[in-house]
Amino acid sequence: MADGGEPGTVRPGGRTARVREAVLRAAEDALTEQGFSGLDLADIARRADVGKTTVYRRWGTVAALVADLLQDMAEQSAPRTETGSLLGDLTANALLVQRTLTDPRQGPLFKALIAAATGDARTAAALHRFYDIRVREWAPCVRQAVERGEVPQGTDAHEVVRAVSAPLYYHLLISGDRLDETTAARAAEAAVTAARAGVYVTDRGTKA
Amino acid sequence: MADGGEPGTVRPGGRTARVREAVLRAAEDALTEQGFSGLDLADIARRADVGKTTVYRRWGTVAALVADLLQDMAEQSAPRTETGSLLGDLTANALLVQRTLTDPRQGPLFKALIAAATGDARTAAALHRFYDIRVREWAPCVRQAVERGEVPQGTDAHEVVRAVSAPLYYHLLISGDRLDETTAARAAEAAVTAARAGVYVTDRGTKA
DNA sequence: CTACTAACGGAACCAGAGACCCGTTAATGA
DNA sequence: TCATTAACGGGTCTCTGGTTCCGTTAGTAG
Repeated sequence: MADGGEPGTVRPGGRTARVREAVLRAAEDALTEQGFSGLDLADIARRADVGKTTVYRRWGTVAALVADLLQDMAEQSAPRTETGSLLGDLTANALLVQRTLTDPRQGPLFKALIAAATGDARTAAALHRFYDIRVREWAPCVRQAVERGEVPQGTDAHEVVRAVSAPLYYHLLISGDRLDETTAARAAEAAVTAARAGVYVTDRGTKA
Repeated sequence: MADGGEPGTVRPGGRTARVREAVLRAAEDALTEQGFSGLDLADIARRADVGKTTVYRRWGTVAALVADLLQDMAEQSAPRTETGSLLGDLTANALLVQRTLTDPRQGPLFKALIAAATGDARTAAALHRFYDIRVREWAPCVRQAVERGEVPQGTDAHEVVRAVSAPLYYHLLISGDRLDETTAARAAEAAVTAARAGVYVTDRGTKA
């Protein structure tokens, strides 16, 4: 009677870790195949070859499980490519996102993750953290562009990176339009053009 | 045995219409309050003061009901404002979207609608139609800008309008960042800047 | 290696979403 | 207005997520 924590915190080794891994992978599969709704923990337990009691005890709700999955995904990062120009870097980023979202597995998975986040604050927080990490990884290319003089001082690097992704997610979730390389290239180009023009400079009010 | 259609198609008058109206409003409320998951048809029936059998018979699934709601929403259109400049028009549009998405009722509703669309093809189609209509309503301001010579010939008006909304939805659904007037103004400015530079010209390949 | 107990897992249990039946109400056309 | 029957709605049944109980397995400290 001296633990006080969640299950899995006192003996996180061997079996517990193995179970977590299996369940998260199963959750990923289930989300990919059935989407966020039409997802039940018993099914995930079956896929993971794990007692459903365990899943209910450790995570309790679908939302909590998805949040845990997002944290897990956030930990594995993909390195960015460097091309030497802002347009090159951001186009590489846009293509990476475009390829991810049109991937027959990843696309549905991300849709499901975003859907899950709309309904639960903890899941939303996990999603925001995930994207914050990804944005952080790519922000340096904007800062380098500032140093090179490609874009004005005071440009909000994070906002520029987000501006590249935004149209791609808009296509995926909202307009349903085709999401191809052209769209990706255009997104990068638009962000660079706007950034060069100083649209993403933060403290423009204090300048004049 | 000569109808062959869905219930509500042969006698769409009086009661049937009243029921549909009540159920759609109840669905809107339920979606706003509980989000897409945690939504059951019995609850909606109770809110609408309608037998739950009716809801199950007419719509069957939550997805179908949401799709119908989207069609209903698509029918009522909001007129756009005209300011005389592309930046002015698109800023007005951005502010309209921003106000809608941050509204304590509309914001959660739209989140729920988008979440619902991720899991069902028919709902997704209804969502796409809804946004297609809205985009169509605002596209003329871009075409006027083309005529005025503000932006180059061949600019894809729809894509420009979408480019204004995209960052706002990205903030709402994905990054979770604050969605204020500054963000809206910046979105419009970025779209205009990119459009002026010819980023949204469609057939750039055939030019040179 | 052994003791301790955290964590797992099978099985029985419970509640509520969704399906069905059939009588009632009211839209529609003559 | 009246006859026809589309559409509604209360009540009941079913089936499946989700919870609880308790015995079993296996991390961890010594």
